[in-house]
Amino acid sequence: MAATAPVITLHALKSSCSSCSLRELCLPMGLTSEEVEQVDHLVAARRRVRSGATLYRAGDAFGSLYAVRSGFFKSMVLSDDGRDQVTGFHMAGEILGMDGIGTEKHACSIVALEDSEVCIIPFPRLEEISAKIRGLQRQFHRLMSREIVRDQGVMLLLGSMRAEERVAAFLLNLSQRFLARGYSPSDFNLRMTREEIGSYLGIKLETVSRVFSKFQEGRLVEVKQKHIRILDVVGLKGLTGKEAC
Amino acid sequence: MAATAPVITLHALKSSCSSCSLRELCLPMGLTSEEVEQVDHLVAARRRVRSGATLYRAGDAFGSLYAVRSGFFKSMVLSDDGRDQVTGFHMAGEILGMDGIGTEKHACSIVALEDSEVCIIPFPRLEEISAKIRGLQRQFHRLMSREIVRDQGVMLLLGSMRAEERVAAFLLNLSQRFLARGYSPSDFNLRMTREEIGSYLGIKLETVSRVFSKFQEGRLVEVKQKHIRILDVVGLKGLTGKEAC
DNA sequence: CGTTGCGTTGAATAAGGTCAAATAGAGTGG
DNA sequence: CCACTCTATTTGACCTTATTCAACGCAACG
Repeated sequence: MAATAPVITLHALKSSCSSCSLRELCLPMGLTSEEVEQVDHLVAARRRVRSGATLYRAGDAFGSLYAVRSGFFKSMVLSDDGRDQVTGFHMAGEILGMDGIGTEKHACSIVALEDSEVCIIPFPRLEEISAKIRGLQRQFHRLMSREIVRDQGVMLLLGSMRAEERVAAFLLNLSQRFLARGYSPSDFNLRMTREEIGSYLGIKLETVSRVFSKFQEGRLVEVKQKHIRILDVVGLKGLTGKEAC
Repeated sequence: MAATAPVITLHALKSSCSSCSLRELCLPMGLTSEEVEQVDHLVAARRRVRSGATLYRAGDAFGSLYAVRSGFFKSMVLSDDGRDQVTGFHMAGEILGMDGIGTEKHACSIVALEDSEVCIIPFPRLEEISAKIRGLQRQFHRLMSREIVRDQGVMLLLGSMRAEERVAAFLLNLSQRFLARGYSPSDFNLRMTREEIGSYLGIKLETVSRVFSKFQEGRLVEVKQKHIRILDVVGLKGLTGKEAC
């Protein structure tokens, strides 16, 4: 296992939070430029993760958080009997690893779905510095809280929506996240397989495929393998709930 | 709405974290007695919440966390179209309100399922003090992280288990939490209705009822309305996954 | 140009949902 | 204390949805 192989020190690369286009989505969000400079020192190194490789595995010792610099990840939890469940998809600017803080061991596994890069944030140093920089402390707490809220949203989806609603909600969520990162919200490539989508949504891959086909018939989206073009946002939103209004 | 009516200052009641039997489950966990004393000052007041009353509602402004002193709560999120989903049940020692940190507004609602009492922890003061007391900072981060991990566990349940497995997992989870609080793990009263259980588990109340009946036939549990007696823990565990092993 | 993995589609089946009716308690007012 | 209400729960019959199993198509790749 070459799990920790490609680690690059940050300064050698002359790139930092201060100049990172993602800082508005990430940990330095809302900090003064002075403070951001301190956060720069926090981010010790970067790590490349090849498509299909694992950033960390459930059970691994926890030591750092990771900020996604580029690429795309899935997180998954394993049940005792071997079944697994995709619990999220993660893109640039998002923080990974918070599942490990509670027990010092990671509770889920993170796998890259395309060649990716993360910033390594040693957690003890984050705690140390966030105790000094009020804004950093706040932002870190905000991020953890949002993760909780996000998970509750997924619980709502898994607990009370039907297959079509789930898929519609999934596409709209992706769309919005691409938009927030400056990509087209209506035209994008899925990085994950039908099976991974199905696992995330609590349905089978065949059902995902059927729903895609149905949406295509209904001229809501255009699906060509992994490429998605959203044709009717309003129509999709209409499916996720507010049917009658 | 008398939402904030019964607030009692803590010192008047001469009860504090230092003397609280729940401190090993709660925020002061792992602190020195000196530090616990500082946390005592943090907890400004207590609030009683009658059965059926709301601690806070989705959309309410966020200002404090709440430590459950006694009683039983459910948390629920609402979808745009009015459906709701129970996202958790909460008992003594647990911290509520972390969903509000990210946006300054609560994302879910908390309702008492029996007469209950919470300690009010003003969040700005928690941030302030936790910046000074390293152990408190750590414990708070641990608690948030555990909440994330807990939610991932629920996602696994909702995404990949069948009705019987869900109910078995639910009963075992409750059992374990009662045990951790010194109550019988095999003999307890449900505080929630079948409908609330069903909402939490992503199944209908009739299904919950049928599964209970089936478990009873199989001599796994004894169900008398709200009273549960677990007869065969191993059998229940066998249902939640590791069928074949 | 066959192999391999991923995706689509169809038919049969099972799981759980829906609707409806019967029952059981808990609490209330007489 | 008893009859009465109200709500929660149980159970049955039927129906819908999604799963399962299987076959086939397609695209990338050696």
